[in-house]
Order: sequence, then structure tokens, then C-alpha cells
Amino acid sequence: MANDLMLSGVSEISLDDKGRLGLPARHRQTLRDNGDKGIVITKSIFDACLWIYPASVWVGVSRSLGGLPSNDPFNRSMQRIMMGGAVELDLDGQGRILVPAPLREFAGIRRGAVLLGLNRKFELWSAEAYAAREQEDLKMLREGAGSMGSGAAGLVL
Amino acid sequence: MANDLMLSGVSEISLDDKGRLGLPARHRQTLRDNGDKGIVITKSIFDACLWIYPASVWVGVSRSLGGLPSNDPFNRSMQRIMMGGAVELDLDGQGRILVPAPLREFAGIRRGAVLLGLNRKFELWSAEAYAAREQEDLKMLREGAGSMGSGAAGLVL
DNA sequence: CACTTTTACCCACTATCGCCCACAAGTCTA
DNA sequence: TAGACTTGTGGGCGATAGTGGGTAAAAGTG
Repeated sequence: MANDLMLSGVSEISLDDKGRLGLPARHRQTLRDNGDKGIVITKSIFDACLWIYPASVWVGVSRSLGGLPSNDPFNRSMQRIMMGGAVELDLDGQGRILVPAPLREFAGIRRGAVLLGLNRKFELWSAEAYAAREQEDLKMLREGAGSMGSGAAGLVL
Repeated sequence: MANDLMLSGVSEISLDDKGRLGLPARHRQTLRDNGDKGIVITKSIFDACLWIYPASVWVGVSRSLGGLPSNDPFNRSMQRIMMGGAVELDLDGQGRILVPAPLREFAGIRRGAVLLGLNRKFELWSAEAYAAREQEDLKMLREGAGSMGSGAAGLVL
């Protein structure tokens, strides 16, 4: 069941010269268990990184996106970036995907990359961008812990 | 029952060259009694240390994290650090776990480490970082006892 | 229609991880 | 006090995951 997916974990991955990215074995396993054969890769609307969805999750996401009223410019921007950037891909025999050049460029990914499991999707960062992002995240968390965002203040970690 | 867990105590542990960490026997026993076979290790959002959750506790934490609205940057940072960092591991035959290299690096752990039981989870520190942290903790407590943090003022210790 | 570029599939190598065995030191018991 | 057991640590080895490269088909372009 797609809603039970719990993707997580950092992986340092290197793309080869052809732009292929090998999905870590544990994630391949998770996707298989979930009945997913394909994945959808698209642009993040928040950061210079890519979002990678299991195909079964993407259908729900794209449905929600498509259902947004398009009189709102923000919605139109979101649709253009996410729907427009979305490419459906299958894994090759070695469990790899070819990340399309425009998307690689969008995220500044050359060779070193970092793949983050985030519940229902993955985020793919260039190694450099991720290192910077991690520092920013930590800074924000450590400075702003007293004024936590919506819903987060009551979390018991 | 996961909510009854009462992990406590400090242990000085040394990781071997492969990055393996042997969980102290008394904690292994506690986890067994609790019906936990796996553990989840992730990054702390507050300090340069790692959080180690029994798998049964983690499911609740990750569900809470995943449910946070992602339009808030603070939430996204939290999700990226905690969900993104989270790796599920099983103990090997000797009751050890292999701490993934990116996480070891995050916490600056090389060989000497300190494991703290904190109710529902563990904190894993590098020996040096923990020594420094302990000094800071004591300093803060002695100087700031009059202005205790949220909820602590009324504590009967 | 021919040529160039890209992509998909196959094979192959190497570093790493997971599992097993082994030992040393400390602790409890008889 | 001595022996047996438990616990913490080290290391070897086989399986496999991660990466690189070649080749043939397909698609795009002039």
C-alpha cells in the first residue's frame, strides 16, 4: 500500500558519465515490496534538488496538483514546475535510472549526489548543494527550536 | 509496549575500524523484552550527535514527522535531517550495528563514543563532543536554575 | 536517406557489508 | 580462589551492491 511507504536514509551516490544513478538496494527492495515498477522524477518547488516519487505515489500527487484552481498564479507556477518537469522512468536491469540532462542541470548534479529518503518520496541533491543545505537546516533548527513551526512544537522526539 | 521503555544510563563504547558499535548487553536485553528486533539511527536536530530509536518507537516518531505540513521551512528542515538521516538496522549476531559512514561523520565519531539512555531513545556522542556537552550542561544548569525551561519550573526532583 | 547522437542492455570488476569464528577481560558463583 | 560464563572487541571470508564500460539498437538531424 503506497500510503504505508516509509522511505528514509541518506545515501551518497555517484552518477556515472552517462548520468545514470544506481538506486540503493534497500530502496529497490522497498519499491518492489510496494508493487512499484516505475518511478517519476521531477523538480522540487522549494529547492535546487529533484524529487523522485514511486509511480504509485505520483498518481496521487499529480491528481492533487491538477485539481488546483488555475486562476491562482502560485498554483500555475507549481503546476508548471512539477508537472512540466516530471519524467516517468523504469529501472534498468541493474536497478539504475538515467536522470535526464535538463533535470541534472536543474539540480547542479554532476557526479557526486546525495539521495534522501523522505517518507513518500526521495530528494536528490548534488553533493555540494546538500552539504550547504544541511548546514542551513541545522542552523535553523538550533536557532529556532524555541519557535518551532506549525504543528512541530508539540512533537515528542 | 513501546511507551513503557525506560532506557537510561551512560556507556563508554569504542567503535571498531569498520564502524561497528556494540550495544551494551543490558540494553539489548531491554530491547528484547520490548519485542524490538531492529533499531533506527538518525541525526539529532539539536546537537552533533545521533539518536538511536527502537524500531517500535520510531514508527510513531516518523509518522508524526511525516504528518507535518511541508509548506513550513522549519518542518522541512526537520524532516530532511531526521527522516532523511534515518537508517533502519538490525543487530548482528554479536549484538552490534554498523553505523553508516555519513552518520558517523555527522557526529564526529571516530573511535571513542558515549551512549546515553534517554527514556525512549539513545543519544550517541563522540567522546570529545560529549565531554564538552556535559560541561555546558552543568554550566547552564547551575547558572540558570532560576529561569528553568518550559515546563521544568514546577518539577519535583 | 545517411549520419550522428543518444539510450538501453549486457558484461565485468572491485569495494563494501553482513555473517561467522575467535579471543581477551571482567564478573559471578561455587 | 578458581573455574565457568558473559561481554566487549577484533578479524577473515564470501556474497552482493555499486560502479564502469562496450556494443547494438533507436531516435533525432541535416
